[in-house]
Amino acid sequence: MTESPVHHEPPIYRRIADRLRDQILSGDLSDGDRLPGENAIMAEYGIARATARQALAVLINEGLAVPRRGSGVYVRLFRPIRRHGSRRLSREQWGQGRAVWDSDTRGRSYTVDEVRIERTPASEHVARVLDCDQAWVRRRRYSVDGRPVQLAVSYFPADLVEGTAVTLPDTGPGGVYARLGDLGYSPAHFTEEVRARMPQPGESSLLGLPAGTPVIIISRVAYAAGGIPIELNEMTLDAASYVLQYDFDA
Amino acid sequence: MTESPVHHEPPIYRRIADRLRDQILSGDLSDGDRLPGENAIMAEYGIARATARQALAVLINEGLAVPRRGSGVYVRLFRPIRRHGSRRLSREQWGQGRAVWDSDTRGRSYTVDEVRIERTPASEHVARVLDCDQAWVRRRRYSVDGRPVQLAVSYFPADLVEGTAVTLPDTGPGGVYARLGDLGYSPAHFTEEVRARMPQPGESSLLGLPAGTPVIIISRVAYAAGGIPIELNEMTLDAASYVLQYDFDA
DNA sequence: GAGTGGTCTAGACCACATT
DNA sequence: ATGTGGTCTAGACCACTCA
Repeated sequence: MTESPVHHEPPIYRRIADRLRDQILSGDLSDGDRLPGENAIMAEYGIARATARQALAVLINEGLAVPRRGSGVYVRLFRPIRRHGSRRLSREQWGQGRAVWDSDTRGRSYTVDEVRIERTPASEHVARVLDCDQAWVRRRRYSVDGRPVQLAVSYFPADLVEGTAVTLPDTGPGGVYARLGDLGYSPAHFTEEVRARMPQPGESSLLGLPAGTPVIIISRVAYAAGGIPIELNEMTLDAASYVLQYDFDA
Repeated sequence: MTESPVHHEPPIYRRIADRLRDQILSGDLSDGDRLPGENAIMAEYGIARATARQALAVLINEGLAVPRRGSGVYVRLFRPIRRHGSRRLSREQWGQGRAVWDSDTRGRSYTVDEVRIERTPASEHVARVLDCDQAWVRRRRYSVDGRPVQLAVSYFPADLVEGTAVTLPDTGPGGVYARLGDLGYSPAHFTEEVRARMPQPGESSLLGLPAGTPVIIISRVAYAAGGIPIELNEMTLDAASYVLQYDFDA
């Protein structure tokens, strides 16, 4: 028996996807350009519908292309927000009555909606981090230039913030950190945990994410002097809309 | 004409995927368990092959499941490495002859391979960051418990490191940062930019990533005293294998 | 050898967008 | 009205895994 050294070429749909990807990455096809449609690909390569679709699905799942029903498949566009991990939370920010978010958006317009505030029993995870049984929870969604980019959920120890503006939709100048300062619990230290994964359906729809877009999960704990935890903030960011920046010394 | 208020139920493949996702997220199916195969799904729902595949593709592209040829589709397992953004780069680390990586792995075994070192003309981006025309480039791949988890490429100004151990495979105790210290350019400050996106094919194969796994891109610049840039390090991490941690004060 | 996932064909009907 | 992507059927052959 002769062993033929099979070359194992990649399947057709991969080769088509590779070819289109090259055109995108080389700038041959650029932001917003229309890719060849399913019919065009079928004709050009003489293949079946499903195979052409498969090729396009590769690029869509890589986040390089976005399908528009009844119109075509288009090269995706990016313009991330730069989020400064430390500067944005410096004392000067909220000390001067400015919202933390002003630091990120740098002139671009942003809105907050889907705000929900409630008092609930702390989940196991929240109870462990904040060392409390009951928590006030603030949920909201941030949009920049009309596009949703972040979901955020903040937890506060209920005993600490009960009856303060932290439990109200409008937290006043400087936001919740200024209010916590009023209570004698100014944030002194933060830890952020950063993860990335594919979104779950609820996250996808709230953020309006096309397929192939991961989310960045930031879990931040704020501590007052003495290491007292005062806030747990779980953020879900559209990864295509963000660059996180951290500065630190050796 | 009567407008019937169509309810728009999600398509079958979505409903199947949703059902399986629930079982995974609820722990009903847990790490490493086998999902129902294509044939089982076809039979259970009375649908065609392609539709059953489509349902499984959803979970695979969400990073929740991993297909194994000839065997089945399995629930994916996680156990991330915790990477401390600041502690790991403290002066004590490399000052004591310990590699930065020892801080991350905490006892787990790790290996480095695919090492390539060369001197090249600096790309536009590298030239802008490091302010130089020629750069020494160190590429390598890190694996933990036998699985590749990170690709890294470091750039150094060629004039600065020419003829030092920075250009050799073995950089000696304390690694490149200790060597830069020997030259009078100890790292004093770092900035890290963090992004997340879907991997490109080369990254996928070098990291052995299953579909549905994003990568985290960390772009770090090290500065010596006086703000002199001495290293640009571009890292590509398997997002499923990492949690990044950053600590900072208000 | 039986079962599994990977690739592919050749049709079909639908909702939607654009012209 | 035409073309687009979205969903689905009913087959087929292959490479691979596992018992």
